[in-house]
Amino acid sequence: MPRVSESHLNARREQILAAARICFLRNGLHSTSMQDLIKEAGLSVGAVYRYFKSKDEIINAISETVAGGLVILLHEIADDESLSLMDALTKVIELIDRQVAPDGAFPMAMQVWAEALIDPKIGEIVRNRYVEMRVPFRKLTERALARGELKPGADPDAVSATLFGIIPGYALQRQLVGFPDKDAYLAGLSALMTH
Amino acid sequence: MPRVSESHLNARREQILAAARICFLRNGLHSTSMQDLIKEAGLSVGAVYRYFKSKDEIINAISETVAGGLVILLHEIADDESLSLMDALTKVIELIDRQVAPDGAFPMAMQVWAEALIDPKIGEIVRNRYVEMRVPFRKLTERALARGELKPGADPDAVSATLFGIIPGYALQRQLVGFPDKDAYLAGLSALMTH
DNA sequence: CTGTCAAGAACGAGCGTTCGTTTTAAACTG
DNA sequence: CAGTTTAAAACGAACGCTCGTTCTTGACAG
Repeated sequence: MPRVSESHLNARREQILAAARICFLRNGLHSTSMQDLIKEAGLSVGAVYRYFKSKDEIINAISETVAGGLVILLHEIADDESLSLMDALTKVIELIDRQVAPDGAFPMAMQVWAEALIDPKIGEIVRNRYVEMRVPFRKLTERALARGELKPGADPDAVSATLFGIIPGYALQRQLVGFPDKDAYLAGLSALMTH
Repeated sequence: MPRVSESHLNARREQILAAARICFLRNGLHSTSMQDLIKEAGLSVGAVYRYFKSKDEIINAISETVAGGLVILLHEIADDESLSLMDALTKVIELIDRQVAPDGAFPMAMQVWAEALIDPKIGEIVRNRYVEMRVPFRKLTERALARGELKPGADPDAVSATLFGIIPGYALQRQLVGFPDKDAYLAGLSALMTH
């Protein structure tokens, strides 16, 4: 199929990335062979190598996109001024809970994090994503401070970092051991914050 | 060296595991070849395969031991009744901070976690370790409740799970992006808990 | 025709592991 | 306490296989 439309090219690219995600979740980044991935995509070797010039490039592309949707959703929560701090955190936990599933972002994210410690390029991608993700928590913190929902004079940077920690704090436990569920975690959080 | 002492055998085993840890931290679990690991240990192929019958067995052995030291140290903190809840949490964060370094347990733990999602055997090891690690947090929670340092009537399971979340909440940020440092995180934690 | 895209056979490198051989220190012997 | 035996421990060449990638070939829309 020569001189094909641009949307076709993008679709092919996405088809390869979708297959890669499936394989990476099933077998991990490095135990997935190009042949696995190619078979999953239903394409030929040559086709895949037309769109990505190496396996590393595929891993990079996936690392770039793994947290993209999450950032947007976090902003939506942070921008809803009708929510109290605790209500917003509840929505955050509910959001994270949805990511802790084979079709959520979290299992893939864990693969990427492990890789980030090994491959500096992935490390930088992860750092950049983190910076983006902290913004909504900063917003949340500032509003809570202004409303007197937090101890007056508290350092917004420190508090938002600690609030951000709720994400890995909950998700890692939930993903790796199944416990606690979101209601228990929220109950614990509420107990800590309201004494 | 035939009919060699048991301590010699253990030393050899540990020598191999130490080399494996170095390699796994440098290149990851699956990008480390047996030959890398064997070279790092300064042994021959045959020697290594006398002590471990496969690469998987080495990865399993390392997964088993990655959190061992940490559990003991957490218990020491939890057993010190002279500490207030916040003081104990401060010591926990200081402990975790020491694990976020090439010679600490955390970078290896992250590799193991990623593997836990792929390999059910590793998954079970991680789950078992988690159960052990939650015990000191449960102790901490119960004492804090008895002392009135927490909201009366709060569910101890829920609170201890949330407190446990401090570990990944802090460590993951610190490991992957460098920020926040322990003082900032503790300041944020304190601000959340003392309003 | 022409230029783009897809196909898949082929390639060298490196993988995890096996196994026949050599080395070595403890155990046995007188 | 020396000489000999013995079997555990260590060695490393070799194996079959799979890896990521390249490249030649053919198909087809413009």
